[in-house]
Amino acid sequence: MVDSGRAPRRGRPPVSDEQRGRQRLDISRHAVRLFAEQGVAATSGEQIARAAGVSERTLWRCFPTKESCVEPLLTKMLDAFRTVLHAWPPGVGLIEHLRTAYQPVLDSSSGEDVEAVLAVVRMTHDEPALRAAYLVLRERAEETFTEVLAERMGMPPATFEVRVQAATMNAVLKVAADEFARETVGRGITPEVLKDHREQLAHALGLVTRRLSGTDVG
Amino acid sequence: MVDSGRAPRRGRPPVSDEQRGRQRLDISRHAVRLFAEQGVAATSGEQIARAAGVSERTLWRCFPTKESCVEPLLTKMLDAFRTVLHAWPPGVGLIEHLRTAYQPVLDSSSGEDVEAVLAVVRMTHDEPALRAAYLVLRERAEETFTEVLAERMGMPPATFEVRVQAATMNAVLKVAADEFARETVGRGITPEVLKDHREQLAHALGLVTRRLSGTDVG
DNA sequence: ACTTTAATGACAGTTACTGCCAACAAACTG
DNA sequence: CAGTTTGTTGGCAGTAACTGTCATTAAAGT
Repeated sequence: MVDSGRAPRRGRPPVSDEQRGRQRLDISRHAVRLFAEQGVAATSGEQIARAAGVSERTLWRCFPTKESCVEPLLTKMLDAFRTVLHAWPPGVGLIEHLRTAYQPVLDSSSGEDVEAVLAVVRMTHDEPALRAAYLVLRERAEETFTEVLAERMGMPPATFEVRVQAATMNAVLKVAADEFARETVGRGITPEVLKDHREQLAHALGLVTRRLSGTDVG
Repeated sequence: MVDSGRAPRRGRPPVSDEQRGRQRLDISRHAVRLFAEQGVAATSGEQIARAAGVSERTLWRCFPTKESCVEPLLTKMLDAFRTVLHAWPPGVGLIEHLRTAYQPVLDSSSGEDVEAVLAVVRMTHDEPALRAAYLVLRERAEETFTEVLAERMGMPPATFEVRVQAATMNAVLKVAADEFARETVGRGITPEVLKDHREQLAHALGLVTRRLSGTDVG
């Protein structure tokens, strides 16, 4: 309907979304490293910008607050779950699907990023500003859950029941992620704790989701 | 064990917690009013302090950020639920208890405060900083739920299952509060929407809490 | 009155961010 | 190639949210 692309495009084209994403992710990694090394409060925006090799001005153009610099990395982690959720085949229960398909570390990315993410999750318990950013982030991810669940339950996404299920799922994920971060603190990420994590998540979701088993949902 | 009160107390005594609370609540009311009138970004700390009749310095001593000024008011709302939860008698299911005992507006406080709280909840959808403060606040309230549920389920509060149930309950409460704020936007708080809210909350909690019915819990 | 302890207010200082504009980069046009 | 157009970046000044410090005042006891 709109005549998109019809205008013969003059001047420099805007950078692609992927490139933007890469830049943000790059900054995010440096920021998280600095946060972990010296604490959030002791890390200045100027420092982050220098480490990432950009000017402070562009840093603030990419992120509204310095705490939000953790977003791209954390989003990668949440994406692991989102992917699995999207791949949830009809007819099979959510819990059993998770048990077979959810491998949080492998899908998400390189091991270093995973460690960094876990470090952030641990930091959120002591740094209030970071906790706030973390919670906002998780809530944004809830939207995705809402969409998937809405389709699953055959209701519009804005439905109260759908939102309740999505919020519930999100809450369970948060506690499970927290527990996972706690248990991997000393040792690295062994296949054991990974399995425990998946099992714990599946178990917990089984506790609170009645209507999402395979038999209930058309 | 400690020789508390043994030292014959010299000098001016520190102000009581109630008085502190009153001061914070007073500031909170002014802050919320200003936020609602002109938006969060357009309201400065100096303005809040002037409206509340204190110096800016003491404002920052009471609240770490200007968004956190909404805390005392919002906490009052959450307290309404906490009270009901604490009054939850053994042997009776949580849902039926809520259906009979939960009257969010009446317990909490004066009608003006309730309207202010709802205004804040609505504002959180457009003001990111406010949303962050709101989410942090709600998560702090989760601790209380954890304690009550832990006692109920006969487990230590740090247990994974207890935390899952508490987080779930918290998530449901959030969605319900959100819906309540949305439905009361034009009209005031009629007994009708109030009843709908209670019913909706009870229904939603029934959906996601299996183990908290009267028969399941000893 | 004098001491002691706690709260407040005033003021300077830091820093997270914002607006603004000049400089530069990447496309197309002649 | 220069010239134009459009988008991105960087520098610099400014604002406002806080923080540290200290003098002043308030509320108690002796």
